[in-house]
Amino acid sequence: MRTAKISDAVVRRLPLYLRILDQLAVHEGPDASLSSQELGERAGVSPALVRKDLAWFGEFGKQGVGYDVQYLRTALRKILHLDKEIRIALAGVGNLGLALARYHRRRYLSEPEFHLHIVALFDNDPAKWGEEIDGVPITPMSQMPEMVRRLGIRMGIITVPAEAAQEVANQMVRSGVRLILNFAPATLSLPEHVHVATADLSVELQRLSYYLDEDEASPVPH
Amino acid sequence: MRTAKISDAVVRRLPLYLRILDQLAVHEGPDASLSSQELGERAGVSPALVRKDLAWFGEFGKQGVGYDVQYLRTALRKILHLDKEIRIALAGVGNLGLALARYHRRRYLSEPEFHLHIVALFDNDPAKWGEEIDGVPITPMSQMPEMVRRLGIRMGIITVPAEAAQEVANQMVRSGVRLILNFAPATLSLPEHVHVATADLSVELQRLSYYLDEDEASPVPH
DNA sequence: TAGATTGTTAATCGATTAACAATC
DNA sequence: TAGATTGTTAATCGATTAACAATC
Repeated sequence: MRTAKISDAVVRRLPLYLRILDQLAVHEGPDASLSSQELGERAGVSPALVRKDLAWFGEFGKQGVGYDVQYLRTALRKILHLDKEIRIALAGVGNLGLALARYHRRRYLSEPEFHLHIVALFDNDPAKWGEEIDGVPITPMSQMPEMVRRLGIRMGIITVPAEAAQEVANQMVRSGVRLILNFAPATLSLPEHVHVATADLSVELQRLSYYLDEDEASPVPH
Repeated sequence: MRTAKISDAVVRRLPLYLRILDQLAVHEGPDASLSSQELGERAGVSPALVRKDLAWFGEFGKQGVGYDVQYLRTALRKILHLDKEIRIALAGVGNLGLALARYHRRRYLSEPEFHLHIVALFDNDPAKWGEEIDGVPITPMSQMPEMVRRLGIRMGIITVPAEAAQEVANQMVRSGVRLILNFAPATLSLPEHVHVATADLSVELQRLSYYLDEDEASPVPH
């Protein structure tokens, strides 16, 4: 793929487009198509932006018709590398980690085309070692390098407390993981070649609460 | 507050600044100060941007010195409305919802200055009704309008399956909630005056997986 | 063919950075 | 005072939108 250097803003929208196509692929017939107008509406972006985003990767549409749902869906899955299994390690099997592990594992087992696969769970609490969550055993953090190599793990999810997050991230990177989804309320500092996505729930709630007193007086129809 | 109309990009960074100040307030003395340079480094943004972001809300710094940690922290908490209790409803008490509810409730109980408070849990499964999670009972969705009014709920968290998300969001808005954090893999369409933050875990993972095959050949020191 | 919609270029808009006078 | 760092303006950069020729 000759992708010059696609901006992060573009990449961020691709999964949204894909999700819409996934839904249409189920609900509509096999040769449904949709315009950039329709896709934009459902994704909450302008039609021009949809066309520009997709054009970075090739010519997927037909003038006067739009985009073939199945074809574009397959293309996006390939672009996002979602056409093959992606193996994931999760570190920190507390409340949140446990819930995420179960949630994902079930999706993996029930949706044949869902290829994000949590194959290893790590925790520093010896009391948890050996315990299995839906068939995946909990392992000491120290075994991460070996497990990553052996199982071909490419992605890490961090659900440890904030204080431990940086150290766990370092351990992941040392083990060869370059893609990290961080749930801990901490800003990680990592080498440039590592991509970090943040999913900090408190930050999102705090951001929302900024808008609390906005426009409180205006009439609300109901 | 005479806030002209602060851009979303700015608001998004405020909680990051606040988190750093929270940490410093604990670890440093009570009259520590820090420069836009230091704050920027820790937050991962440029010093100029830190100064510009803060300047939207007032003059918090001293030339030649920087920002007083306590003072700026208090100011940011006020700007984000985090100085008073914010009551939250959570809809969908499955794996994820349960974990989030527990996680937040414990933070609320253990940190005296953490004012985000989940006070109601909703679910459509009659088998769950009446069950209590850390003291908060699970209630039928139909009681949402009354509960929101009675308990002064201002924010909603959605952790129901994707198919139910839009309907639950509508119900929240009808009940008077204007701030929604959505964990369901669905794009919600809601009135303009409602603010929605998205925390879609699969989307984040899919976004990361775009970078999978990047630069695989380059040498990694270890 | 006529109508619709793409892919793409140019114009606009907004956000970030650079630079510096003011001042602690 | 001299050094450091703010608040702010002007310059730059990048992302989105508008517009339209190409074409299904």
